Amino acid sequence: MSSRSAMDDMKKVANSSCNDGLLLRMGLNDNKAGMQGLDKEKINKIIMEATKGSKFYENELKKDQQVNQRIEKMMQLKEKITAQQLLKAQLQVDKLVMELEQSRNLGSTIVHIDMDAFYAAVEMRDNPELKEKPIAVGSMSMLSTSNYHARRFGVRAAMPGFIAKRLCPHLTIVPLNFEKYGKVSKEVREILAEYDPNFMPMGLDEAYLNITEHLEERLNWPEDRRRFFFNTESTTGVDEDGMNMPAKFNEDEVSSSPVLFEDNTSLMDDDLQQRGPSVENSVVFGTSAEEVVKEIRFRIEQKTQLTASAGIAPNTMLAKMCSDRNKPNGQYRISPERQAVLDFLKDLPIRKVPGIGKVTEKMLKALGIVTCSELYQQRALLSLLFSEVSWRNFLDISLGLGSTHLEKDGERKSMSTERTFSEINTAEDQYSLCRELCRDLAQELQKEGLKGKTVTLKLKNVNFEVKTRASTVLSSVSTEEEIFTVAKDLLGTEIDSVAPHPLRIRLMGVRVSGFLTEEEKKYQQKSITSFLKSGKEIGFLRLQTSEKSNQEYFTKNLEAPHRGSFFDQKRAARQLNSGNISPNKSKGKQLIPDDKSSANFVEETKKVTDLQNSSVCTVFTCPVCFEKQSSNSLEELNRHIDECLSGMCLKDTVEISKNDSSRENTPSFPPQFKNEYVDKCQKNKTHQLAGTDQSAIISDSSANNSTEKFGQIIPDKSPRERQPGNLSDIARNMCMKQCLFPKRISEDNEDGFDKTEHTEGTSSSCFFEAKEDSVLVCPVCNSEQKTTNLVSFNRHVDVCLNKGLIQELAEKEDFPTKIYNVENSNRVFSGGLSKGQQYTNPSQGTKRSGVTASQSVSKKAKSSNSKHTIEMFFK
DNA sequence: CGGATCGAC
DNA sequence: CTATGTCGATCCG
Repeated sequence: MSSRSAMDDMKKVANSSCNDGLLLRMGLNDNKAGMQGLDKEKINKIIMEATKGSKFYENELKKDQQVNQRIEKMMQLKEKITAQQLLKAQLQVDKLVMELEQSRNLGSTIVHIDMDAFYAAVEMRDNPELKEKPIAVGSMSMLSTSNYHARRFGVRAAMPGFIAKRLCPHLTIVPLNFEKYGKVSKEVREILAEYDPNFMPMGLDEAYLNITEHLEERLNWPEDRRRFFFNTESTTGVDEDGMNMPAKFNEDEVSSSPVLFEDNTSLMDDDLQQRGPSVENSVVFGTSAEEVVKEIRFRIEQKTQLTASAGIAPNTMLAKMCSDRNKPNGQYRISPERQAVLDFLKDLPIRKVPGIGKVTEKMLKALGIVTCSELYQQRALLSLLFSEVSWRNFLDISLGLGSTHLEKDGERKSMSTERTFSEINTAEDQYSLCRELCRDLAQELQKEGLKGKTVTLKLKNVNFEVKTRASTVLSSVSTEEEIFTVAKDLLGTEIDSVAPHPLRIRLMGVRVSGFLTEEEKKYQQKSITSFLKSGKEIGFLRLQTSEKSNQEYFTKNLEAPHRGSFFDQKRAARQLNSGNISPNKSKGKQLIPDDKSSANFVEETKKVTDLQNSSVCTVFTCPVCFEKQSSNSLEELNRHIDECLSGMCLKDTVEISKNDSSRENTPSFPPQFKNEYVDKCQKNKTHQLAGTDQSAIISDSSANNSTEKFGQIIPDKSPRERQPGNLSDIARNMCMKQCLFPKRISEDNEDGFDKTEHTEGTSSSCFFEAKEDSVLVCPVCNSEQKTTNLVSFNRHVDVCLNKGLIQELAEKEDFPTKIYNVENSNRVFSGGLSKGQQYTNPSQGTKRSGVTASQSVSKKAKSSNSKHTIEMFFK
């Protein structure tokens, strides 16, 4: 039972204006040691007193009401269900049940290992002073876990320390020490790996193993291979520091005893006797699954002096529930027979099922469902009240179905970081905090080489109300600046929304999701490769700024006819190919490459290389003005392009503004250009559905054009982002040529590339912000892009361009696939996941929690540090 | 897609 | 004296 459910009980008490008093004091009940404890009512009363009236509690009540409303809605729905509908559903569901039953697989042996009160156990092991005391690990704000002694007082994981103190004034609260837990965890994992090299850790203190293979091999093992020795050192209780250690902590119902295992199912004294003639101080384990797991637990305890509980079952869901059965320091097995599974589930409360939490439990309870067999009985009804995914999951649960193998790490879907702190209410602090979060997140993203398209800002105000605001940009972000650019926008909107009141928050988080698919990554890789070569390998590259190794330049010329714009060509190519285009089978594949143009590209590129190598005068097509240029050197060509660009800049300024041309740094839109722009937009109108095809030339651009507003276009500044972006640069400049884009203004940015580092501060003026809710029309795909800033709009354009161009390139087989980092050309970015990373397991039953050990460690450590830094804001 | 919600540890 | 976390997934509109 968690503190949350204690809280729920309290709500009931409060809501029914219940009596207080009546506090049974029991202490001596089932507790041989005479250990003091509190009964449930008393616990609830104390929790209530501590919590009542707090903002937190108010919010809990509110959330509760929302759940109640959901339930009410569901009940109304239920009322409308006719007998006939139900019957039909019953038939359909039962058909599915038959299928599921047929596919039932009892052939695997899955083990779930769960360390008992892990953090607390480690702390007690390492500090004998704590041995007999009630302790919890965490802080005054939040506890991670407690030992079994403290649990008698109702002190549990996820309970704030200050409340725990009221429940148990003698409680010792030990601060978290993730490094230590990580070490111990590693020791345990080393053992587990021997039984299943592909075992699946779930956090620091849990793991799934598939021991099916091990069991087979083990049958042929000689006894000696199954013999393990008692570690006399650890059982006499001396650890490295020479401190006296108890072999186990034990404050539980189970009396402490010197036997190996205390639970009913594991080794007993006579059990040990039966193990036959044994070498002194050793024990031999059998070949059954139970024996294997006993062996594992034995070895864990010998090695770490910590106990673990375990479950053995034909699938992960059942194994997990089994490990809970004889906790602590026990194990349980469901034998691989259908009936055994069903017996196990029969009276099992649904809440015990992984994946069914507080809310689901309550909803099902409203339908009279508490146990798994009731869940099965109501399968028809559930199929009418819940989503497909939900009720099918319910069905799997009630049949005892789950994953029978440990799935490979899936791909991570998002990454985030968040922090709780004492109230922050000034915009300045909020922005700098936001930046800090972005920085941390960017670091983590970079570790895994991930870039995402959606940035989500999460805020929790001082009333514990949580808000999330998301914005998806069309080119992936990964650096601090990129993320912050989007996040600060979202934050600004929120600050504005409560103005003139300050935004009073106690938590802020930033998340990036919408990672590139493997497909998209490939394209990126290829594009990077083709456009970025490091060091001497410079093919057709030019140093953007001499100081920086930020080499980038146009590596692609577009084929003639040079008269048409890039977009015209694009459109033409598309039309040409439209016959072959199968309607978007999958995202990011919309564009069939134009063989002709890509062939042409390769040719041109070759010319470039030739130029480089032979210094023969060659003719190029300038990507800006589309004039043929003959030159002897790259320098000369570059100079031409520079001139071209700077010439463009002046005359190609475009801005469509509302009436507020006075907005600083936002030049007003010359009427003639405006007309041209609008014309352009209108010409391109079609009936194609916007959004269904990124690269569609066509889309409806009618809405709100008159309120459009452009600001400065600035390319993304991050080198990493820039690498694949050369095409975009070309295209952007082409856009300028087309007078579709506003001009960039800053003199620092004459060539359109931001050379300056972003500096601290929230008002970095590296780009202009469009008025909120601007709708810009992408000159590539002509679709309307709602945006609050130009950076995101630029990204969209980048993507549009990249999609078309990169895919052309991708078709060329001989494209190298290595990726070079400009900043460090030794490093190769690979899209692959490294070991120990998060993943999503799509199959039922096994859902891995988000973070690896090390991530958790660093994040939590950061979290506590940051609290201080934040508090310093207020002095 | 964006936002809220759920569940896990 | 105060004081209730952090992550990823999924569902719903």
